[in-house]
Amino acid sequence: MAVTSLSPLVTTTITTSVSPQKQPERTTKHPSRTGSLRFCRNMNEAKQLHAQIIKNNHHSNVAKLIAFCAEIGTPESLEYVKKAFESSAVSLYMFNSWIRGHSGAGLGDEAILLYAKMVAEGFTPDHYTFPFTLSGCAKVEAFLEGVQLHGSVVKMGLEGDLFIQNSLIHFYAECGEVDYGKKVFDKMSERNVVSWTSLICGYARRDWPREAVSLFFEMVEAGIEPNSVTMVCAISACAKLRDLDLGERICAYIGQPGVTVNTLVVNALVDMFMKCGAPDRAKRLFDECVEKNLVMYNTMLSNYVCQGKERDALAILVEMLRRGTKPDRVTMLSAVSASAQLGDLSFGRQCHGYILRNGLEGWDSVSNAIIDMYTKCGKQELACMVFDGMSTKTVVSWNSLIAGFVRNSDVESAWALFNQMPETDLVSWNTMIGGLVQESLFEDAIELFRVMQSEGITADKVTISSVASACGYLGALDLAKWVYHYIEKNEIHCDMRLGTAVVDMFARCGDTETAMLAFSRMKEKDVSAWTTAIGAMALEGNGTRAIELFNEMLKQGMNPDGVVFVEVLTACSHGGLVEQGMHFFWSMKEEHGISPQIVHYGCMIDLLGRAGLLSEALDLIKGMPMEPNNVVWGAFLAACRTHKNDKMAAYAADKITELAGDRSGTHVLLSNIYASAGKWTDVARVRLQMKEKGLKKVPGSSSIVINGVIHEFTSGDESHPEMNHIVLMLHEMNSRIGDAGHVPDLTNVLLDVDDREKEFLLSQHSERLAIAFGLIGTSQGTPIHVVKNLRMCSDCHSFAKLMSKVYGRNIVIRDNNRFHYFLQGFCSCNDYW
DNA sequence: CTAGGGTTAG
Repeated sequence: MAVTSLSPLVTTTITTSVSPQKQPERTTKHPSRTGSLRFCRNMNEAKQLHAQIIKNNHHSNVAKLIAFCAEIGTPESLEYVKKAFESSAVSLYMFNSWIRGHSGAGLGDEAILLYAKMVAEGFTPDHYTFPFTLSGCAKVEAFLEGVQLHGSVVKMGLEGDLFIQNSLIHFYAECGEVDYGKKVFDKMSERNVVSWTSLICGYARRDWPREAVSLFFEMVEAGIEPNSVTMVCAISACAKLRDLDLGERICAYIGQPGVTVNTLVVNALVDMFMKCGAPDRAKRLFDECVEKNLVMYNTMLSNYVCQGKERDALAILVEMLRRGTKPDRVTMLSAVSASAQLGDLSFGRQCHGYILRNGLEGWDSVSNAIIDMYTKCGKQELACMVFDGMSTKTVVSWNSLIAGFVRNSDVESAWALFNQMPETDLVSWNTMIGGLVQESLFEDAIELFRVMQSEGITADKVTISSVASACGYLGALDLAKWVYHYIEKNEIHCDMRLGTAVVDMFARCGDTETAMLAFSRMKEKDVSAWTTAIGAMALEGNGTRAIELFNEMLKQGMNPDGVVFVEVLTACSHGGLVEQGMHFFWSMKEEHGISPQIVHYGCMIDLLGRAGLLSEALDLIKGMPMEPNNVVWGAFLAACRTHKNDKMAAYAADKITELAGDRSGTHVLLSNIYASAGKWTDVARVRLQMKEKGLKKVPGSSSIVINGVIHEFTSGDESHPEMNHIVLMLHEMNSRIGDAGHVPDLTNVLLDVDDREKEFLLSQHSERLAIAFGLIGTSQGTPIHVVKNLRMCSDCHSFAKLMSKVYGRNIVIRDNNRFHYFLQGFCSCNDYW
């Protein structure tokens, strides 16, 4: 028996071996419909039949043939039917059929043209014409034409026709105007299942799934019995809502005696269970299904792939092939995506080959998935080849290829492609802006964001997350406030990732208060959100508050990870909390089962070194379970310098030289850790460090924002338009600070030049240029905010201290380590810069 | 001759 009745007792599982009928319960749909045409299975048979129809002069059958051929929708069948149409005497009936054929084949525009032609030839549309034409309008979302048809319906007094009303509901819903559909529905004196179903489906497909489900139950209460179509709509609405409880309620209805289901309902159920977090239920239903069709396999596959369960997906694919079900484009789409996610090039290649051999490539989404797969498997050249071979490239194709270049850190190629794009969408902009941020090109990222604004494109949470990172890195507080405002004004959904990015942004701009406010406003906080808040405290050297936050996080039942400990230890170090830092370091393994990684050792060396415990630091280095890298030795070296221990400093410098050729990839590892925690600014910083290592040296660069404009200075760079003023100001600064007793610390210049030259080089350090420009460009009393990409040198540090005293200005410098608040000759870091 | 349905890339 084809139709299955679900057990009323077990509503949560469909216990009967579900063998859905092959044919849906209504048999009037699709080509094989009426008359002799029922037996036509392909064009050849239709042609033979046509010859017979012509010979016997059965004109009414020509209309049926027309509808049949049009519905096949191939170029050949359409050409054929056109000839048949033109060689026959036309009638209203024939026009109706042909319109219906085109609508059925999805050729709505043709259907609309035919309607116009029919009216022009003097035929009056009837109660068949309208549903057919409206269905075509719905397919191509031809809103204006549909509304005109509605007008004609009213004029002709056909408003009360049930079929027309139902078609109108469907049409309005498909055009995204479900409210109009609801109006038609409300006015109906008589409604049938299709009326209800059309409205339910309209809500379900147009982002009002909750309304769809409540309408379903309203319908049941009104005593109208839902059929398979209704159930499919209601179930897919639950899937959209990811609401298992509602899904269960519909399932309970379906489980009632007498209710029958078909394949489509079972497929919808499988999909719903998969999407509502009950994959086991879905799998059981799937396994119980004796005759699985292609869509059911595809449903399981695509859901597994979406949820990152590639292994389960592969098992389904294998079962499907073993049972002799031939994969189609949808199947291959999932298979290719799976190989992309697995980074499995050989499987990806096999899929690509299968697609080519079986002629499944002619679908944009398949080619795009292949491009994505090759870029993710590190074969950008192959991706480019597929891209070049595509006859119609969609925005997604371009976007995938650009994302591939970004992944390879090749922003130049990405940028070149971006500029060639015939049209862009939000994702294109997001990919490009994100790519620039990833490559530390923060100003370019913000500039591109401004271009995007001027083109009238509204950003989303992805855009703003990137912009927030760039903004935070540049320390551009005004822009940060603007971004915050932008989020509220445009009601951008602030998820955990964006929320975290905002906290980080304000923290890096030195506005701790707003950062913490934004943090407290976050509805949900995960470990990386807490990490960011703790990091904010570390940035300003507030170790005590950082520890409080960490304890609060533990109290709320969060499990700390390695990343949060980096921030906690850093905060202890910046706050000079040696004992607490030691405690947290040991508690990592003892209390939380996290083995300290090399970065944690780096933090500890920093912590001990800062406190002058140099031999303790050295002991810790020697006891490390892994080889110390140059970050560890670097921290130690800095400590030796601060505490003027030249012997140990030389030792550390030797070690660093030994490691010069180090390509151990610890940076990549660190970058990945940060990336997985969503800390994009840190990812960018690590990438910068990698560059620093790969090239000889990253030039020191400082930026300052004045009147919303970012001014960037690199040491010795004289390209700034105000350079004359700046040079004068530098002279004045040098003499006034010199008078105040500043003696340049020439050990900060690592070049073999004479002392005069060293002094000159120091005076050219980028932060001094930025401070000089800040003095010129702002009024007395305004704090000067400077952001530096590298760690400040000790000479600039003492210079800045004196500047704050002599000029009576608050100076804030954020280097790549922390904030330094210079006030009245003192610095918030207590001279451990 | 009538209307409504399940899987689909960045």
